[in-house]
Amino acid sequence: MSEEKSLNFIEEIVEEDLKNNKYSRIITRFPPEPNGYLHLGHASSICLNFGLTEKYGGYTNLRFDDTNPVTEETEYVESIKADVAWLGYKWENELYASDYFDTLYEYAVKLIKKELAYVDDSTSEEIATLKGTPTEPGKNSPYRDRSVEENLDLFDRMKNGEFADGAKTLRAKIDMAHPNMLMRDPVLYRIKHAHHHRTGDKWCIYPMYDFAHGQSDSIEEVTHSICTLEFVPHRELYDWLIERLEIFPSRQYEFARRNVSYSITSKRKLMQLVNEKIVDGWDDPRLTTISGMRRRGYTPESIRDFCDRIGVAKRENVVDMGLLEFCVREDLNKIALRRMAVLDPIRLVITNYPAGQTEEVLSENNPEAEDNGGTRPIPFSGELWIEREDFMEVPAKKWFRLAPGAMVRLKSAYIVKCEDFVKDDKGNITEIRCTYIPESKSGNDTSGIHVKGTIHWVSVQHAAEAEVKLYDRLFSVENPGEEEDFTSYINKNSLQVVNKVYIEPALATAKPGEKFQFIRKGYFTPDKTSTPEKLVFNRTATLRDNWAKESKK
RNA sequence: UGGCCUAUAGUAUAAUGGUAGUACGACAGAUUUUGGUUCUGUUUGUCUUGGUUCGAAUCCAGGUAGGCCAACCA
Repeated sequence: MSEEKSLNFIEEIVEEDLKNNKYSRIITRFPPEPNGYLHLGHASSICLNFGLTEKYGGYTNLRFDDTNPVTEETEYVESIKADVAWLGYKWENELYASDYFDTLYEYAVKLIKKELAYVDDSTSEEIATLKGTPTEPGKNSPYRDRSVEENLDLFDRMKNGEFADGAKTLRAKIDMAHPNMLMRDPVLYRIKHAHHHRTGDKWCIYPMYDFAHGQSDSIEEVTHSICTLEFVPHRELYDWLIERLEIFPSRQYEFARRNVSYSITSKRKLMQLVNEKIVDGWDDPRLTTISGMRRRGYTPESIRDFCDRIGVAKRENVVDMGLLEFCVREDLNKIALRRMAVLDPIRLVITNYPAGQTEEVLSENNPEAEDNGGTRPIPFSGELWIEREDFMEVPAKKWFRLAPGAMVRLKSAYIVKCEDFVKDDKGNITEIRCTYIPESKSGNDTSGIHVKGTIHWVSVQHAAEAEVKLYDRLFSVENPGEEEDFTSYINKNSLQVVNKVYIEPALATAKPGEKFQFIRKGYFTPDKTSTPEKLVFNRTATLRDNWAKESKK
């Protein structure tokens, strides 16, 4: 019935493995290092890893790759858990590479006993020098041939804290002439007298990524260990270690990390923006961090849909930011409550509306919902705020909003005709004067008049006020990550604060998390700082605007 | 001057030796009490040169282009 969606290359591998009974169920893991907040790139990985086990049966662990105590913090652990949960995924186990430090130590001892690892006294510089280059083979370390007993003793003393940071390392004994640089006796353990966010001061030696990640996968019996392309060369070492250690054979598969235009997904660079206060924290709504997007008003559904649409492959890519916007609009269109708000107000006076009179009009909450989402009353009166840009003194071609003599529908209320307008000394228009057509009220319009334009409005005496933040892309270039000084390509207009916006009364009780469409203006959500006393709305996305395109012609 | 990975419309991704398709974008039109939504239509592509084959985006070889690898980071 429904068209079978084609499989990505990882799904093909999984289906093949399941078909051949290599596994009865699959296990994946999402392995963030707790040294920063999650971003859109992580979302891709999360959707892939969790999506796979949801689809094929099995489970996914959340495993923190916390092998470097100097950069990792509990704050990040908490934010990562919150973000994964918000995206809608449930991990089977919450695990930490540091849970395995004892086992990892045993593994290292086993390697030493098999004469496959040795303690090296070389300095960092010496190791680098002896490593050679991609085009020249390396040379053996003078400490490479120590006896098993000596290595065992030295490694034990490393663990006991007898040596200073950097004084010694444990290295795998592989091949210093190997064409793969990672196989030239990679460092397995290094000394760091540092406080670990979980193990405290128990350890002063910490395993390197290559001696922790694959081993953790294996301990958890992860069947498909999915990572990004830059780890391709690590796979040879990953397999070598698992084979020599004779442990569960997890397998690593690599896919291309997803890049999105006009955004940055490098924890180092994100950290810089945060630390230099170029943005308002990790959850600045202009950032494509998960928390930033949440604050901006993105839904988890829209992010998952985006990840699904961009797919999984192995080639370099830069996905158009426009697709992300499409995804969020598509979701918000279905769920956002329609409200009226005037961002750049100009007064409209209805000269034939009885002075002092007020009435209520009804407006649908969401025309996309089954029953229009129900209706709400909106107070109407003879003095309204309308959008300044909805009036043109000299109308453009194909203009069908307000202009002298032109008629337009006030959304959910009456048709009005512009009779006059008022200018101040400087020539700024300060007021638009209209007459309304009493028989044209929405719902029982007997006027027989059809107008092409409909505009939004807010009654002056009933209006509430709010602050609105309009966002644009944070960077002025498509690929900021490629620039040597990416901070000089910040879009100066990426944040525009509109201090005083008039909103209809129904918006006065809006709370963070709620989603609105300000009719004709875009999708908005209350900021986390919004209070009933001071409402603050973030614009999640604009609406598509065909008039803007038309008017540029 | 080494090893590894990759190459399909503007972007992303399918086609698994047999009609190059989908989505976003762009363009045109219809509908519309949001110039929104929805609907219809149009446009643009297999990096290159050879080879294998009845038939190649797909397999093979050479080239070209891009990326990754020389942290006691992950």
